[in-house]
Amino acid sequence: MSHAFLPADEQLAILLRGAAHVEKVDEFRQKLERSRTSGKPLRVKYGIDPTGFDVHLGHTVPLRKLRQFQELGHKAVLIIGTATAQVGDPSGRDSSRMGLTTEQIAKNAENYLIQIAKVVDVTVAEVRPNGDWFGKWGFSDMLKLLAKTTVQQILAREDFSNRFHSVPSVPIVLHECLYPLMQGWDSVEIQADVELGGTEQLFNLMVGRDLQRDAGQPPQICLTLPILRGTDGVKKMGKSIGNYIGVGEAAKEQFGKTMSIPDPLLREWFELLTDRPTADIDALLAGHLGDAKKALAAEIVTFYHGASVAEAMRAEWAKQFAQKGDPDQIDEVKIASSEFADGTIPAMKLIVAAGLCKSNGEARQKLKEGAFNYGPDRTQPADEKAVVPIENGTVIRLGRKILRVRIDGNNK
RNA sequence: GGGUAGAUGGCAGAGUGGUCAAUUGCACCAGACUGUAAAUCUGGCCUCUUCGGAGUUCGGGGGUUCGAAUCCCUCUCUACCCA
Repeated sequence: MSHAFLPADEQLAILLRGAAHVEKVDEFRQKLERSRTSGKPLRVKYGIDPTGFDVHLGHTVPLRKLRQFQELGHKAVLIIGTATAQVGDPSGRDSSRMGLTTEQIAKNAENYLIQIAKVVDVTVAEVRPNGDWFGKWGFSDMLKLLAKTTVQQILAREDFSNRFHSVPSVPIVLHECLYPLMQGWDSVEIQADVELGGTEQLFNLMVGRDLQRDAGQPPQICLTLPILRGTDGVKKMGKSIGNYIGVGEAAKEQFGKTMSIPDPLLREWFELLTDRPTADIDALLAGHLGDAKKALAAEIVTFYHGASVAEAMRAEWAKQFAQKGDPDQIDEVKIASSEFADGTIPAMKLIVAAGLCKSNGEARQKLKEGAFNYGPDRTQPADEKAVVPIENGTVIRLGRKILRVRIDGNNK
């Protein structure tokens, strides 16, 4: 790797771009200077709990920052929260989370690395599951850690105090109070110089500083980044709300979901998810917002799938929506041939069998509304009881969902 | 441990013996309009339906009643107050 570090102020300018808060800038500059003179890269920590399956664009905000550190020659240290995932991070939550089983955690952790690799160079990163140390802990070790803080300090934290003081108070399960301490202890274990996280992580990151100081280490720099809002434009992007775009998702999904975000979100997404200069963003947003959104969608797809795929997506987009055509790639759905009589099938039955609607009632309703059509001419059934001719390969559509029917002959 | 309040559809939250498949808001799904944006309007949002209805729902179980989300008993869970 490169040993020629840029001057501290130049690094600082790059690294502070887009940051929400830094604790503390002066210390940060000093650390950068010291690392430059000693030729020793900074150890930059970022932790992620393997609680679900998809790493999404929200995670990539700090991950992109981590990559910048890598590009500048510093050492990325990825903490996989195999131990903390069992506790559940109370950050930004208004209710407690449920712990996961160790099997799920192990499975998720593996999956996570693959996804993180799309943003960060994991081959040169240090990957540390925190179960490595917490797993060896005994009760007395835990007591020592617990003795380092007070109930008052924990309650000082906004998430907890809100839950504590809200009118019907929301339970704070005792083990949740442990989370910040554990995350902080990770910093001690790996001797972090810098820790990255979303703004809601500030408390946890600060605990790391305290614990490091207590352990005789120079305290880490806490660098927080803005929270990305999800495709709904309101809530924080998250796995549980379904307003996210996964880094592992297909280009088509990423492009389409980006196109469906509300306009006011555009600037935020450009700033947090692309490297575009501000002037560029201003120019784009001054123009037609539909075009700006296409540019954003293409840029996101380019990052994860490459420029050629992004171009293909743009072209496909134009074809599908501007010219009302079908996309090149259509998912197939198998329907048993036994459902058919003389190559026809009741439309309602077809819709449910294809999974376009959950129940007959819903399918009936959608038929009444004229939401369903099929074939190259987008034929609509005459009424909700109509029988439609379907061949192997016929395209059926309901709303924005498009499927190609594959008649499955192997059945009785 | 003692006391009080409460548990209703994805969420919030009405309803306190028949007119309740259950007001309303949000979320969600479609249609019109569009930029798969927003706003707006329309229809839908437990299951089945020959569109007349039918069936299964209001934390679990049992009971009272011609009839229960609503009353009684019991169990489970939650919050609050006191210890």
